[in-house]
Parts: sequence; structure tokens; C-alpha cells
Amino acid sequence: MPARSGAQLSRRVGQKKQRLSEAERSRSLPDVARTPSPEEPCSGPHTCLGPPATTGPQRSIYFLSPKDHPARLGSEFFDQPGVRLARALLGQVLVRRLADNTELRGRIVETEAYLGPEDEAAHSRGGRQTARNRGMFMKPGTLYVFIIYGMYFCLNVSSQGDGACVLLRALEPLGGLETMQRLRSTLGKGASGRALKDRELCNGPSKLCQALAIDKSFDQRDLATDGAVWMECGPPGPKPAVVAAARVGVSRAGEWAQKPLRFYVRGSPFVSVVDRTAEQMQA
DNA sequence: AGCGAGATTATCT
DNA sequence: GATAATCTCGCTC
Repeated sequence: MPARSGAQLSRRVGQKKQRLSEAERSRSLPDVARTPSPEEPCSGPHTCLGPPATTGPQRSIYFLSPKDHPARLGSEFFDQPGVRLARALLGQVLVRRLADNTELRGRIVETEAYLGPEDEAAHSRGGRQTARNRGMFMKPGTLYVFIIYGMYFCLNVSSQGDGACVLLRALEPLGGLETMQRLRSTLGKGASGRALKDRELCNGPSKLCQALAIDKSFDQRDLATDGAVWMECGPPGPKPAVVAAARVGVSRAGEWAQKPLRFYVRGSPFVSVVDRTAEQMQA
């Protein structure tokens, strides 16, 4: 089939080239990068607080200057069973600090729980443990980043339970939107680099990784201590309504594909896939 | 708004 | 050699 449109052929050329340049090797920086505040689980009306934190001095986050970072979520927050963590993560803020100190922030609005060996949709199904999915078996708060379809990344947080974790599927961008725009736009290549709407920046598991420059080098990092990525308690406010729906892209997993293990903030325009039927049932 | 196709490769069998 | 927790684009309705 030689006679295709010449214009079409040349358009696609040079579309590859990863965005790894921005995803520099900023591993856990030893000293300064130790990031803000100590472990101080947020104590707002939200559900940030898992078990009561009895460790360390009780200092209120309100004593920190407003310009300062609110409480960083510590290990105890992540130490919850999968479903509970998946729900508790909604509303929390994922923060990514780039090598140039730019901070990118997004409020989590959609998650999925993967429950471990019995979960036919999980990478750890049947107790499979490989070099790739090791992060799923590490302590709660450990990141599990894997490559999907040979070119995208998905970001998970290990939860309580062997081989269990929570997939982050969508964020509401809060800070560093210009940088996210740049990281997401079809980088410099062909003319197709249109501007994305805010709602298009992080509304998908691989889109949010692209927007926050998160790649395989983040696999197995600890959210509680890493210098380039962490979580903060979301802003206080009324508890948002949560929809429980079937997970996305796991239709092959039999009965486990149907289980309501995906959770998202009802009405949020930043969610990747809305399930009207589930919403109806949970009206 | 929704469908179909193509992209592209680490990981597992 | 087949698969995959996805995304983008182009076309149709």
C-alpha cells in the first residue's frame, strides 16, 4: 500500500522521544529536601486522620504560618486496608517537587483499590510477586509505579494488606498548572500541540503521571519520607459525596471486574470516567 | 459523546 | 510471542 497521503505520513514522524528529561533523577535528597513539616496527621473535619496519632508532640497545624505547608501525611495514614485507604485518599493533595523546586499539586478525586492475591484484577493476583510489582508488597505508603502499554505510567500507593494497593486515577490540579500544561502537551512536536483544558491535565492515571513528571524512577519510593513526592492533608470542608463504581480497564477479570472498588468525588469535573448508572443507584 | 484504530515496549509465559 | 490497571486522534452520529 504505497499510495497513502504523503502529508499524513510526514505528520506522524518524530512523535516519540520520552519526557524523561524533566523527570530528572531527583532521588530522595538527603538533607534540605527532607521537606516541610514533621509527621502531623491533619486533624480537620476530614478523614485524613486514620488511627489517632499518639506519636510525637501534639502541635496544631494552625500554629504553622499560613504560607507554610499543611501537614504532610505520614506512614500511619497509609496503614489502612485497601478500600478504606482508597476512600481516605479522596480529597488529599499529592505534591511533586521538581528539581528546580517548582511544586505541582493536585487534589485526589478518583482512586481504585486493588486488594491483593484474591483480587483477579490485581498484578498480585494468585500471590504473584515479581520484580515489577514488589512495591505492592512493601510497607503502606510505598509507591508502585509500573509501565503500561509500553509508554505510559500508573501510580499506586501500597496499602495495608499483602500485595494490596490503591491506584490514583485523577487529580484536580491546584498548583503549577502551567508546568503541567507543558509536561502534558504533545511536546514541541507536530502542530497538534493544542492547549489542554484544566480538566484534561490529570483526568486519567497516566495523564496525572505525565502532568507531575512521575516515571518509573519513583517506583518503591516512600511517600512518607521522599523529598520529591509526598501527600498533604486536603483543605478542610464538608465531606464530599463519594461514588463507588466498577474499576476501569479490567473487564477481563471475571467477577472481580464488577466489584465497586473505584471511588470518585461525585460531581467533580476532574474525574476520568463517570458512571451514571452507579450514581443513579447511589442517589 | 462515542467508537475504532494505532502507538509502543516492559514484562510475563 | 502475547499481553496490557492507557491515551490521542479522526470520524460519525
